[in-house]
Amino acid sequence: MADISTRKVNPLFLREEELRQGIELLFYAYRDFTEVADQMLAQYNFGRAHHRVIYFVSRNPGITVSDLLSILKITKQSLSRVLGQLVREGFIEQKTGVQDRRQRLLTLTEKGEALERELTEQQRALIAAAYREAGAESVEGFRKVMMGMMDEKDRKRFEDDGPGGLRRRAG
Amino acid sequence: MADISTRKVNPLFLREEELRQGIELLFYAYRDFTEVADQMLAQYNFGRAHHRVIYFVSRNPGITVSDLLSILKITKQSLSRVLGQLVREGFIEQKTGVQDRRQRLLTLTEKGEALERELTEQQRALIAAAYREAGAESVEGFRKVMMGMMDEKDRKRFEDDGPGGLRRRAG
DNA sequence: TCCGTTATGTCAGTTATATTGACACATTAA
DNA sequence: TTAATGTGTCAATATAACTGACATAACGGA
Repeated sequence: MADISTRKVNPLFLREEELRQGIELLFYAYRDFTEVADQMLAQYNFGRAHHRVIYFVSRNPGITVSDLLSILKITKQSLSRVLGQLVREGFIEQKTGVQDRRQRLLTLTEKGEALERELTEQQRALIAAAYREAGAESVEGFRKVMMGMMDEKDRKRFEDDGPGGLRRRAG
Repeated sequence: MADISTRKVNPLFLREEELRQGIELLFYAYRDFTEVADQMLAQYNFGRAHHRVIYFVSRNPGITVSDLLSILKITKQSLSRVLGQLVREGFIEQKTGVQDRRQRLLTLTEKGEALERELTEQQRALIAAAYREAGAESVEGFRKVMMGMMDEKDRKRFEDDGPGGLRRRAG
């Protein structure tokens, strides 16, 4: 009953333990979400850094190095190591920009596309199963909570799309 | 309208793009979620490894070193560096086990508890804001999707609790 | 055309977090 | 007594990130 009165005091249901549970939900879900791709990456001697580069180049074909840097929020020296490997091993292509010839526009090669599909497929399958199990309404709730957690700027990447809507812009 | 007809074709709403969006929601939300604690950790010259140790010791007072290792899934040499720092700087206490005197039971000191609260508070605040914005129904949807993504074993940590229910067991 | 800025890349050194392997010590249990 | 267990430590290595400094080519405005 102490519990009930506490709830009355806090009608926003933001009790300590519920929030803690939220932390742990995120922790475990994210851990398992990344794990499925990690196993595959290890086979190529790649890490998560490589995956992120492949993923965002896939989402934004022709992206410049500096735009990629601002998405990943790492230094160019860090990106250089990873990107260099991916280019050398034929997963990513660099083309000189047409308007601005200083730019190196990045795209996946066929080999890169194949790896990207392979990697993301694991994660898509995991999310698909979770979505299916939870139902459409829950998915909408999930979307709302996730958007509320990310910073204003990144939120805009999703807000343009209506509920369940498709992306129209680069990632 | 092309959009609407597409939906009819796939009543399970598991379209490629929706799943991809799920991947990105997770990526951005988790990135910002960890960022808030990272900033505070940096002030103590600690990293995420320290945070994890503090967190799990907090959730499992009196845990043994080997049990902690099996939660964290790292080697004892790795743990040693981090744990040693935390003990030396007075955030964690080691007590010799009573039944088995080989064991070193780990608990947070008051100083450790204070840091734990401080760290978690940032993350709780972020989740609280997201929950508040999204509403109670969305939170329930979020819970369902997250649980669907984690492996069977970890899911049980949460399933015991009813909708919006409180935790009854250690994390 | 000259010059400052931008986009990219690279060299060198450092830090944080993890690894494997080997070994030591105290305690427990067979 | 001896083997196994729980813990700790030394040493070498890997990785993914960092800062700082500098180089090159191309752009753009005065």
